[in-house]
Amino acid sequence: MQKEHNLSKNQKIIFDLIDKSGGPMKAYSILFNVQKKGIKAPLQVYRALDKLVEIGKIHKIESRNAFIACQNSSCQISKATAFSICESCENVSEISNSKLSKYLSN
Amino acid sequence: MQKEHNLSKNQKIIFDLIDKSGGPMKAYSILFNVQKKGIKAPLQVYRALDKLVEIGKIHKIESRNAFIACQNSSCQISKATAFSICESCENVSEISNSKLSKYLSN
DNA sequence: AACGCTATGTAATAATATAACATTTATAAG
DNA sequence: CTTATAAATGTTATATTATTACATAGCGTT
Repeated sequence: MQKEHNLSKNQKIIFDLIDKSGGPMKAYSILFNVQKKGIKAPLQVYRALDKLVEIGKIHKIESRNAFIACQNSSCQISKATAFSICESCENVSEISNSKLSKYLSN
Repeated sequence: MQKEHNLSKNQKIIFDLIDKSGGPMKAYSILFNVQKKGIKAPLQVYRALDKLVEIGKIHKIESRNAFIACQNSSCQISKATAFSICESCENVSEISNSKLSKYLSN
């Protein structure tokens, strides 16, 4: 049983955008895409992103300064997430392996 | 038998600084510390850092935008390095586990 | 209503990193 | 040793990513 988080207006706009994009998105690219919806400043984006990361709806891919929707309904608790990123095509997939997660937690 | 890399002047200055510091250092903090040695611009620092990462003398900790000397003589080849970072004291240690590295490689 | 908490809006600025171009030094090949 | 080539350096400007500081609005609880 997972906790339901009611996303706020900005959080929902930004999550939907990232989720629909199907891949990692960068903060300022998100900003550009939501300006028509009234989100005008970087801080509004970063605040929503912080919250979405906190509740596990998205992950930050540190090496890319990018954010991606969580593919894995079971990792809303996990803080140990890894990605494999293709060096030529840049395709990203989330590694959802509980052993890895468990090992890293230790 | 590992390849010897003869570090250039700037690379050596910067590696020595990071190595002696005993922990992660950020690029602009490095810059500040080496200005007395004639390294004046961010780009000079980033170029040396890039090279040092490439040859495995240091690692970049993406989540911190920081660089740390490699603790582990055997990982000069590895691109799969992980760190454990204490959430309260910020102490960092490198996870040198060949199983993890191997798993991530796959 | 008064309180506490979360979210929002806005402007300014800090921190991190790269582009573009010119020059110098090291290394290897003839 | 000299020509060629790659690696490293120096410098200025600028791009990209992220936070500080302060003010306001909404929402649930007592």
